Amino acid sequence: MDKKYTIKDIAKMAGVSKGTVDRVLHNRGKVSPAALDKINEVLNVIDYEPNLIARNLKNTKIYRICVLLPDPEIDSYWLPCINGIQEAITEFKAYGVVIETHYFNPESKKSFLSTNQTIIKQSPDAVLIAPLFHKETLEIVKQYDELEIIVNTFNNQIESESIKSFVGQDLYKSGRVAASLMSLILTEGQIAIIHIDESLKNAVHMQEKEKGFRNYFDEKKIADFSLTTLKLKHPNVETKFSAFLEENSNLKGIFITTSKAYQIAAILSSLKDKKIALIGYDLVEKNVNFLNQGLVHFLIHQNQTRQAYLGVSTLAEHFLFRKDIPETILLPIDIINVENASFYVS
Amino acid sequence: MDKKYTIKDIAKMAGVSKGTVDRVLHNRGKVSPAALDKINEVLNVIDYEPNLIARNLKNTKIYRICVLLPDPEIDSYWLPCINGIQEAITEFKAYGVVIETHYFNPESKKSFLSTNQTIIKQSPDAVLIAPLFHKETLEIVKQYDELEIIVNTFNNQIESESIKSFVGQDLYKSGRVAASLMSLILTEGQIAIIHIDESLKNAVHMQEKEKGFRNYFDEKKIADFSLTTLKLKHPNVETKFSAFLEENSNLKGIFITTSKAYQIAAILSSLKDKKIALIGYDLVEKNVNFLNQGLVHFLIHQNQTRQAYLGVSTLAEHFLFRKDIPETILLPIDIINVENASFYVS
DNA sequence: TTAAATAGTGTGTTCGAGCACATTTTTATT
DNA sequence: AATAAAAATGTGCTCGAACACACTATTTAA
Repeated sequence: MDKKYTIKDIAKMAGVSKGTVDRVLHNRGKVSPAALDKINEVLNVIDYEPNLIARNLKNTKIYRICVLLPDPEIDSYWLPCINGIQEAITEFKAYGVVIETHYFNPESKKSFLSTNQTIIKQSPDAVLIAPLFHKETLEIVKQYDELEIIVNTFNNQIESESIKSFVGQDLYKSGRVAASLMSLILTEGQIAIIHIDESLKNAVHMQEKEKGFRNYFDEKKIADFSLTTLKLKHPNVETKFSAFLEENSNLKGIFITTSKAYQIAAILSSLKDKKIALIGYDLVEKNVNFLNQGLVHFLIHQNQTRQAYLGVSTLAEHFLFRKDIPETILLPIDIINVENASFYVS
Repeated sequence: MDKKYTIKDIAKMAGVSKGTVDRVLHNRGKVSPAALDKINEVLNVIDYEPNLIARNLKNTKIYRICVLLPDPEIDSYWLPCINGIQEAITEFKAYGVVIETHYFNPESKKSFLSTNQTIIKQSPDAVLIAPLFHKETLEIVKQYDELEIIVNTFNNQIESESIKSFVGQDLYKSGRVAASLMSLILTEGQIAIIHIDESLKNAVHMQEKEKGFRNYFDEKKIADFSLTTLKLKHPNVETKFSAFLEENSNLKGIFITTSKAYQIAAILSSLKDKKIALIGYDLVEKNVNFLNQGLVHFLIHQNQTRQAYLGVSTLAEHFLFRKDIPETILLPIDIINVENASFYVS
């Protein structure tokens, strides 16, 4: 019933040689109608699926996949990606898939462009990139397209005909999730939406989250809340935020659209009397620490590990097993609090 | 650097034949100290990893894995497992792994035992079972052990030396997660912990969740809450619960320890004025409907699909790639509300 | 000293798909 | 009818690990 049929089996059943069966299976032509009929008849009865192991054994071609992401030493947000990539390396090594990771400086468009040139020199079969810069990405994607190199993206979504796939999260909806949690903690008062980033590369990213967050409160028509947006940048996060705090004594909640919630939590921890609800992103160590201390109430898990893994593995499986590359893979928006955090940190 | 070495490569480098290399790699003896030294020298320099594809191609052995779980037609809780198992079937079919699913009647210990006998007759290499009945499980596990059939379990944890692995959730902690969410929705009042089940097979299951739930409130020392436990069983869920509602007018929240939250939600939906917080388990369709209607506030996702998939895949990978079977795999306790539910329902 | 036993080594085959190439059969052309 | 051309079909090798088996060299027992 579930017997595994081989080409040889089919050949015997149809009374032809395996070469003829092979030609039929691959539409290589040079087959008489009589033989074609006989073989098709057999194929209709049995359920033939080629043995992928044997197929890949013969295949001596080495598939090259390059991954391009910001240097995790500059922005630790990207650190988990390494694990996801490593996982894929281990899994597909045996099949002759070589995966190379390249880093660029997230502060520098030039670095992004030049690293892409380095990758092109490697002439990979596919690339997976974190497209931080919109215009520059479109530029280099065109180059990859001309060289027939498949381009996948993750984390940041960019629209382009030449991009085969995107792995990431629905940021708008994740903003809504944050808002739904915030409205559970608070009943009224002022809520600040804070964008903290070393540089402002992630503008679109953060705005989508803000839109979703605001939309939730708009929709619910809860007039008891007032929402304020605040942008903070590296050297003067503390001074600016402290000033903001003093000016807004009715502040009850903060939604931080990046993984830097710990910076705000650190400042709040020194103010004993303040009870402010904090919701942020990502299970970076410092965030989890503040979660355990009770200063951060919820974190939304963006699961970069899995983003990177899926980005690479869909490519590898495309080459090896001829699987389709899904256009978009949206990862679930995991809600993390102090009680379930330990199950998500790998 | 990342070159893939074959046995032939090693043989050439060490100046011996591939047969000798093979004997060294598998400790099959019959190798002179001189040859051993030469080969070990080469092995220390290069990083040899056998090609798993080639290894499994030769291996014509068919591995049999039987999965035993309650009939999803009797209890739809188990329905998602089928998808997880199907996924594993597809993935490992090419490697000669045959996976068979067997159902038993969750109401009947006799059915559990007899289905196990049917499985034993198939003489599988391993089984994955949902051990609903404690005593009976220990009994049949002993039989499997004598026949050298590997036993894995999922969903329900049972302690036994002969059980190699468990895939599931930390139920105690999931109770705590539920409590943490409940204490966010409510500030005071009475909370009911309701155990609903067709039969009372899952006693331990439900109790663990209750313990965690209660422990959270005990720990937080919030005196404003009072917790009551209620057990409901099939024919008279509605009547009993209605009576309970009338007697307890201060009821503010309900924690349902099984996947039957929709039964309570349905009753509550007819009572317009009541505003009761509802937290339950599992993304069964009816639960998600009430989540979308706003009658259920949170669901905890037990991810049976993945439980079943992992239970089988660890076994398959053990046979095929000689991977270790992890003793316990605890799946994350996913928190679901109306905003992120769509990403979890497959 | 010779036969038998054992240690050590190498060769050859298998798994299934895929493809190059050799061989046979059919059709077209003069 | 003879020959060339084209079409159809079959054979045989490859990939890498695994293992059976054959073979040589050395040791042991009679």
